[in-house]
Amino acid sequence: MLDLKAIRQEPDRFRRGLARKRHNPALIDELLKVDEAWRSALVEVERLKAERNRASEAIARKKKQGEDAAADIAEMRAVSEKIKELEEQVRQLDEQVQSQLLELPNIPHDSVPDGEDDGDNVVVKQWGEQPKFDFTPKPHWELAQELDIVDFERAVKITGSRFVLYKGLGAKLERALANFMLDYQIEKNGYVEMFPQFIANDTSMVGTGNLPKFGDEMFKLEGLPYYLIPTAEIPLTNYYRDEILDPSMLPVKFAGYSACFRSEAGSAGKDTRGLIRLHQFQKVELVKLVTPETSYAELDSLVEDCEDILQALELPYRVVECCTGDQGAKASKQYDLEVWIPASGRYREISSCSNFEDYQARRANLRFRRDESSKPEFLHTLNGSGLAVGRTVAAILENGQQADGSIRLPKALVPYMGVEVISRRA
RNA sequence: GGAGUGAUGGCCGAGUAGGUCGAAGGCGCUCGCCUGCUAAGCGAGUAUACGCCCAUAAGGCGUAUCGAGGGUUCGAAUCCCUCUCACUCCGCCA
Repeated sequence: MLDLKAIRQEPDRFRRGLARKRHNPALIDELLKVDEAWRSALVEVERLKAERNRASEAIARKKKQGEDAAADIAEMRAVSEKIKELEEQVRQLDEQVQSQLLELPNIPHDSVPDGEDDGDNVVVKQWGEQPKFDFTPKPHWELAQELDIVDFERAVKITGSRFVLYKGLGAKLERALANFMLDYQIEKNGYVEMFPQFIANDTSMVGTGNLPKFGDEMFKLEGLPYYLIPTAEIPLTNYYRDEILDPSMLPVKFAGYSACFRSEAGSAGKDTRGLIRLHQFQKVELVKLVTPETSYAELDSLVEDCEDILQALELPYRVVECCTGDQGAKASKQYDLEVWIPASGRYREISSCSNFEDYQARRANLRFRRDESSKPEFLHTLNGSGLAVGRTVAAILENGQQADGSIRLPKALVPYMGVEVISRRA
């Protein structure tokens, strides 16, 4: 959520920010209009309440002294009526302000390149050699099916389309990757391991910015204000919701593994095959809560932490900075890590690292106090996927494939897998 | 799922025949005094949000907040209703 006071003071900055993000800048003016109505109603109702409070004290005093207060009470009855009316107005206007505020996206950092969509993203780094094959590389779903390590058809029978079931060494690979990613972040990069619940309530969803605007991207539990989490970001970011942290705790660095559930509304026909776009996938997510002055340095190190995994897995990738039009709604600045997928001949997003500045902190009321005499301040929140496991499986299969259809595993994974190669069962 | 008890400030804990209660007291913490050191003692201070005035300062004023929401009333921490959460017992289960 944006800072309403800041919007009042510098509306132009926010109009420009929205325009850069390909949102309608007039939303700012609509908001300010309602805000002004709200404030003038508030001033009036508070004035009446002050009057009532004074009168009530006077009535109490008179009664105590045995005087008659009937006239004052009659007078105040009318004032109370008026207050009740005005309060209803104030409540409605406040609700409007809040709901408009909750709908507004974050605005991009000045350094973010302007652009319409992912075509305008800027490649800031490229790592690794794209493998050369002396045969035609197969897509990962063919490799996996031939190796009998995933089952798409039966997964559809059990649930429906866009689900998959891992089997044998495929299941082990999924588990090995999660363990490897977690171990790495915990042992090498100093994250605290968290294993969260996969269901979160509506308040948590508002806290991270998934509600009210993106409810249709999630699965909701029938009859309950509960949702399947689309990412472990939800529980990890909400962990300290409504708390004031001591600076000695900062930066907070969480690494959490979870299943992620996405309705994929609006992506019909996209990536219908393979492990790229499913209703359920697993992911190790990194979340940081930091002081505002450190958040951009923390973003850089977050990106590096996620890159570590790709490098350790020997997967060629590039880092792109998302342009204003391609950023997530919540982000101020965002880098995507894209892994090389040989059969498609293109890079695919495997991680997204963002600095949200205080956008989520305001919603989730995540604060810290610099020292005892200072006011609480909002933290900055960041998160990054480290990494999406399903897409990592796809990348390992495609990049590690050999002429006979077997898969050479990255060295880092061998201790976790117990084999160096996944091959057809004899 | 059934029965019961409870929810007050950083913590503990008063406060129900409604009335100057943002809330006694204690602890903790901060500053000062005192004190060979430490401890003890003395004094002062110690919530958050929002709005208005104002130089987006200092400061002042006001409103709200005793789990949440609603109701009764001139006035509610105190009365009524709904909900949430915690604890205890029973049932059920991994």
